[in-house]
Order: sequence, then structure tokens, then C-alpha cells
Amino acid sequence: MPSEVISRYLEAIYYMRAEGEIVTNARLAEWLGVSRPTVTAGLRRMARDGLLRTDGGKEVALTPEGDGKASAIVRRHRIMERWLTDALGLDWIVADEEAARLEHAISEVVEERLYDALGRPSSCPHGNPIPGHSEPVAGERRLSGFSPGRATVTRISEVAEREAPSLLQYLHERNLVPGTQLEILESDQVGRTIRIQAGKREVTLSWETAAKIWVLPQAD
Amino acid sequence: MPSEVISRYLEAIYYMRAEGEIVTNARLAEWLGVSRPTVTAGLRRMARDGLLRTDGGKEVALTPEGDGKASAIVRRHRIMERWLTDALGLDWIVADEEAARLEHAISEVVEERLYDALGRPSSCPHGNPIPGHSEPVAGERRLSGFSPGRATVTRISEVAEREAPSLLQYLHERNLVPGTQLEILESDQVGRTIRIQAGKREVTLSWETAAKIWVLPQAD
DNA sequence: GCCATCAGTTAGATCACGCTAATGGTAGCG
DNA sequence: CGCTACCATTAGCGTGATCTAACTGATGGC
Repeated sequence: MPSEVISRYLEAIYYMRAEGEIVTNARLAEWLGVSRPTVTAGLRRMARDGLLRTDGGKEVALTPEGDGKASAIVRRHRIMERWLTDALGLDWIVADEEAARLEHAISEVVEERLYDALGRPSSCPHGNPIPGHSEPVAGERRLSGFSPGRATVTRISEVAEREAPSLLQYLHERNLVPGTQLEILESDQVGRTIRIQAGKREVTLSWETAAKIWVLPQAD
Repeated sequence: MPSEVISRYLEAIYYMRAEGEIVTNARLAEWLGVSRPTVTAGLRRMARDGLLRTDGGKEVALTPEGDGKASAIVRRHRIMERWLTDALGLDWIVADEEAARLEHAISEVVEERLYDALGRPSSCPHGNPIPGHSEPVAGERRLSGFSPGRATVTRISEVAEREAPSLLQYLHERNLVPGTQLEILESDQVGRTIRIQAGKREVTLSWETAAKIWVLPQAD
């Protein structure tokens, strides 16, 4: 059983991979808020324990075993988030923080019972699929760089929470939540912003922000 | 914030005190399943951090600060147990094991929300009071050494879980749970056993086992 | 009064996890 | 080519938590 620290490494690697980022020592150090030498040591322990391979280059990749452990953690994180928001009424930001601690403390049996008790949801509150239970929506794309048209929000990437917790609050307030229909009005190639209409509201987002939002283009 | 290890020390000391046992290095080592030198080092760190006093003798005592931290952990443990048994349907033994991990991962806000969601229960599933929310039943006594008469089970001590997890199962199966009425038929001074009737069942318990069960004598 | 038992501590070691400072490597850019 | 940036690792250190082996002190039995 990996330690809680190593579990956080696994989780971080899983998230970064899911975002299509290349996973390096320096990126992990940033993500985890520790120094690079600390990451070097951590990765070495993980390799020793068969959780990842370094394959020569800088990039690291999880072994099937590491990937399995990582999915389990992410699964628990998302199930806990559902519980914290749906059953206990916590907001997105607090739920994420709490889930980050609870995910390391629940066993398989509690995870399963809880998942059933919640009605076997197909995603976390931000719409991200629950590994082992659901898949990403087919055909979803990043909102950034989108050309004008209609679309439905499918999910807000979890990285948003790490990089800017306030972004979550911002999106929540503007009703940019999974299921919301929106219309892309204009994509500004120069200012790298995108102007959208969600409900009665008009919002302008930077491409960077919009990249955290995944949408499904409306079939016309 | 104490580490998880130190939290377990606090919790153990709290339980032992609640049982009226004197808390020493060797008892703690036994309880926690670590060596005596490890406990020596742990207690030193706790004293350094203002959680306990050693007061010359062998016995250790928590400071008000240590006691506050310890109660908070026990409170979370008992609330989690209620959730695990009532909402998720786990049995006593599994619930206790799971609560032992979860109690270190929940924050004040989750604790409070969960406590409300559970309907503000006044005890853990075994009847033990929840520190800060409820008090031990006035007039309760240990079942061991009891003279014949009628009584109602108020609680099963938490130590039972540490010392003999199977005892919990045993008591549960025989319906020796909080609220059960029973009649003490005979207390055998020589064999140090006690014969009781609970419902239609007759059970003989050693005094040692009976000491883990607290009852309220029936007013006649 | 002595010996066995139990308790607490010291000594010395290991491992996980974190840090800073310094070293070495690669890669783009002028 | 050489400089700057960025990156990974080494070296060296501290703390928390654990272990075993060995020493020391109290206590109770005979």
C-alpha cells in the first residue's frame, strides 16, 4: 500500500496525464508544492516499488500497477466529492479540499457502499467521469479556441481547482456547470479570449480559463 | 495540528483514562502495538508540544490542550461509526476499523455537517457518549461483579474492540446491545463468571468480559 | 537479602519525507 | 559559438517514527 504522500504523487500524475500534459519532475514539484529534489527522491521510491518507469527521458509514466492505484484514488476523490456536495451540502471548493484528505482514508468496502448509497452517480460534481464507473463524454472538446456555435458544458477539469480555486467559484456563480447550454459568440484570436452566452448572461473568458471547460458541440 | 501517529496516542490515552486505567509507557506500547522505546520518543514529542505532562512518576496525563484534541478525535470516531453503521450498513467491527482511519481525515466542518445529517445522535453504535454532545448515563455501572437483579445495557466499552474484536460480534449476536434489558441470574465468585438472561437467551460471561459492558440498574 | 520480573530509558540503526546549495546537462537563441 | 534558461540530480542535513539490544531501577516473592 503506497503511503499517503506517494498516493498524492500518483494522483497528480494521473491528473496531468488526463490533461495531456507531459509529466516531469519539475511539473510535479510545482503541482505538489515541494522542491524538485524531493520529487526526485519520491519518484525513485515509486520506481523501486514498481509504480512507474522513467524510460530514459525526462518524462515519467505509470506502470499498470501504478495506474490502477492512481485510478482508485481519483475514483475515491470523486465519489467523496459527490457525497460532500450532495449529502452534506458543501460547496465545490471545500468539497475538493476535504475529498483530498478523505480519499486516502476510505477502504474499498466503504467506497462501494457509499457509491451505492449515492445512487451510483456517473460523475463528480464538476462532471468528471469516475474511473471504473464512467467514461469521458464522447466528442467533448475544450471550450478554448472554439468557433462560434452552440454547445453544452460536460465538465470542468479538476486541474482548475489546483491552479485557481477561485475559478471554480467564478464558474459556479456564472452557472457554467455541467449540463449548462451555452452559445459561443466570438473567439478573439488576438486577445486570446472567448465570449460566450450562458442563459441570460454574457461572459468573456481567457483561452486559458476556457481550456479548463469541456463542452459537447451541439449537433445542428 | 498533531500528526496522525500522535493523534492515535492521544486517542489511546483518552480511552484508557475513560476506563479508569493508569496510563503508562508499557500500556500504551501494548495498546498501540509498538515498542516501548517508540512510545518513550512519542511521549517526549507530545510533552514538548504541550500535549501532556509526565509529572515525575510513571503515569502520564494530558494537558487541557491534549485532552481537547483527544476528545475531538474520539468525537469524530464515534460520529463516523454512526455513519458507517446507520447510513452504510457496516457491522460494528468493520465500522470501528474504518472509523479509526477516517477520524483523522475529517475536518470540523465535515464533522458538524455529518453530525447534523445523522440527526445529532447521542451515542456511538455501542452506546458510548459523543464527547461534546452527550454525557455518560448517570448511575451506570459495570456488569461485572453485579449482584442478581434487573438492568438495562447502556453501552459496550470501546476497549472491547481493541482487546477482542470478536467479543463485539459475540455480544451483537446475543443481542447484548445498548437498550437491551437483562436479568442477572447469578454471579459466581469462585469461577468469576456472571450468568445473565437477555430476552429468551441465557448467557454466561467471564467477569473480564462483563467489565466491558455497562448497565443501568433497574429501579424497583 | 537476593533474584526474577517488569518498566522506562539509552544507544544506535533504518526509512520516509522534506529542505537548501551546488553541480551537470540540454536546448534555444542571438 | 557561447550564453541563458531550465531541468534533474547529488550532497548534506533535519525530523518523525519505527526497530533491537542493552542498561537501570523498582517491586514483590521466597
